[in-house]
Amino acid sequence: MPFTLATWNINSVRLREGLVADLLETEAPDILCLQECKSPVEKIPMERFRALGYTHMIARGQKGYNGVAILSKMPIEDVGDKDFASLGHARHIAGRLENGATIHNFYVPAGGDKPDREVNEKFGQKLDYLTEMRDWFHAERPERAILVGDLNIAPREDDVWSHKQLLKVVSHTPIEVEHLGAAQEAGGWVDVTRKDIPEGQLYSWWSYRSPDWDAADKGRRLDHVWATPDIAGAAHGSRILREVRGWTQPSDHAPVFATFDL
DNA sequence: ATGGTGGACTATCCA
Repeated sequence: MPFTLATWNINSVRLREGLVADLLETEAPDILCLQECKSPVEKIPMERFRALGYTHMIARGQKGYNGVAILSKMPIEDVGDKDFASLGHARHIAGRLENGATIHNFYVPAGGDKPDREVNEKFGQKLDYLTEMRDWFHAERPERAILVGDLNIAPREDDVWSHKQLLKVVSHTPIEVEHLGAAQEAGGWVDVTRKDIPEGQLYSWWSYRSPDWDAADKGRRLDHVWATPDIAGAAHGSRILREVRGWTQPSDHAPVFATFDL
């Protein structure tokens, strides 16, 4: 049975409860993975989503920061989380569907402003987080797995509005791209979005600080859908819903979709 | 080189 999955950094699920409901109503993905819920699990407005058919939810939360959740129309079993880099943050959760597929939902640390771990502890934590992801995928090579989330890195030149101007900007520095690539390679992960849309500029995030985000279009592709090679061939129909960035009181991220025939 | 905006939560941290 095919299912459609979406990933969206919502930047407060409580403030944007209505936008989540709008996306669920208009696009009706079978599964929606959220990041930056910024809410304890018990305060996620689950009733609204349940009424729309999303009767299953697994989540990790904390007050004010981070937080990941998976809303699903299909049963999903909570199969745990990992505290990479021992930050004590709610940045990962994994769930298993009845068809045997595992979904990893990640919110990788943003990494602060300066791309230098000597002066910016957050940048070091981001690199350490990615290194521990790599080591985990190396030790327990994932199968029949999908990895989504805000990975806070735009790896390709055509994943940013200006490769040259962003080489020293956190999210596109060579060392981050290298660390993300090592984690990807360790799991054998296929970049599903780029499998489906191999050519051209592709963004999922536009800063709040740019007043005319649409016209300026200084975006980055920070949000990703990956799959292990055994099921990557079943993926198709990837798209990024850019128009969602233009909704009233939006998140700074747009949702990314993919369909899997499993 | 700087500041620009937005969210959580009360003065500042984080993105």
